[in-house]
Amino acid sequence: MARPKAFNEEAAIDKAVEVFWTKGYEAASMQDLINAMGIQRGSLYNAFGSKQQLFLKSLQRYGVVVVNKLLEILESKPSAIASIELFFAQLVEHLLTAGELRSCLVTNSAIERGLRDEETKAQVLSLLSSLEKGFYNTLLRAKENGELSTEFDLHLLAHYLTSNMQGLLVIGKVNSERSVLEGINQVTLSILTHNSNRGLT
Amino acid sequence: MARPKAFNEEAAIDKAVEVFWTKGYEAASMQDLINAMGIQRGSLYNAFGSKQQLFLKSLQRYGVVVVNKLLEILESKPSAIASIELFFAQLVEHLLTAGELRSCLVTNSAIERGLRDEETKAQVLSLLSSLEKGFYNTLLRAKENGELSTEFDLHLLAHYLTSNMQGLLVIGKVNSERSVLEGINQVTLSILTHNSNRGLT
DNA sequence: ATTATTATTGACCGATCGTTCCAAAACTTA
DNA sequence: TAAGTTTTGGAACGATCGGTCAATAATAAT
Repeated sequence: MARPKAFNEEAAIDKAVEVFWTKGYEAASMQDLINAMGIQRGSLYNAFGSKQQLFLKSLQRYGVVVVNKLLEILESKPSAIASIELFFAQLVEHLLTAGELRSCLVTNSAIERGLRDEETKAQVLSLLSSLEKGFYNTLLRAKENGELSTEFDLHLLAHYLTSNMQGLLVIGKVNSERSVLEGINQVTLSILTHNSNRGLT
Repeated sequence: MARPKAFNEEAAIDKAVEVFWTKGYEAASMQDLINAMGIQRGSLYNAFGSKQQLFLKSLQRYGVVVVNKLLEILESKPSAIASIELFFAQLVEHLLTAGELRSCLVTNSAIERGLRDEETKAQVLSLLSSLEKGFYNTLLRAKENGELSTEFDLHLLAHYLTSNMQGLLVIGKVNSERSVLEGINQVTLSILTHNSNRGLT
């Protein structure tokens, strides 16, 4: 009953995600987005309303694509602990190879928009919560597998892992030394295995 | 031999720090800075050159004032471990009470400017390094005091604490639940005391 | 074929961006 | 007091910002 869209909305959002991911919210101009998404100004506003709304959609899409892919890692191995170790190892690989996509849109959004926009803050909290739930479920699996001491407060540990993940992403934004990033992970995760090589030598 | 400056340069920079700290680099306009610093456009450019240079000076000043004050906490108590615990407790207090100054200019700069400006990146690395050195010295003191097992790699632990600090600051930007932030610290620091209440119950 | 509805296009909007410039003002030295 | 030097104030710059709009195009339903 009307003219159909000439562009794939999801593909366009994926391009917007890349722009916000690399430039951040403020530094990404509508012109940048128009160029990357390959649609015209009017179409963009017609489809998405405003920069702010496009950003929220991009953040949501980032959650569906990137965060969910990360969460899959936590279920990728029979050993729950090994899955968590792989998760953090993959973060390091990302930081060392992703170029200008280094770091994480969730982290960036928390820092740049967390205090300025309630909707963004809510979405960031939701994404952090899904990460924390992923950790929690994996820790539960570890406990059931007998890989983890029964005395841990798993919710606390899950928050701890989520926070550590964010810290690693901040450090990795300016420090590209593999040994440093892997060293941090080593200490972080030593708490799970609590053999005496925490902090190592 | 010439007209003297009508404003205190250091006081003006302190105001600029507040603006960048609150708004970030991109969202802080020169007009914002002019208003906050209480000087005119021409004077600002005459004294500081450009937004970028003013930002770098602000970041440096932040290091001198805020980061150094943080580092002092690490030497505030006879017990090195207690000093580190106080350090992280103070971070939580800051996050819960600082309002729009919540979070940390170092974190913000790493995220927003780390990939886009080499000078900022270098300054961030330098500030992170001074934090890490502070942790290292305190851990060394702990070891000498007999508060810490001798088997730890202190450099690794110092990097770990620096990363954890950054993670906490990211989480604290969107999550204001004291129990969550304190819980993260509890797990983070349990590694130092390595009694069995890591992760607690 | 006509009508209704929506998408596209690109010119255009006022506001604001960071920056420049210069006359006027204020001070020191001679 | 005159000369020399730097700061100040604020008008002005071109560029870009996010956003709007009306004409046009494309489709589906009648």
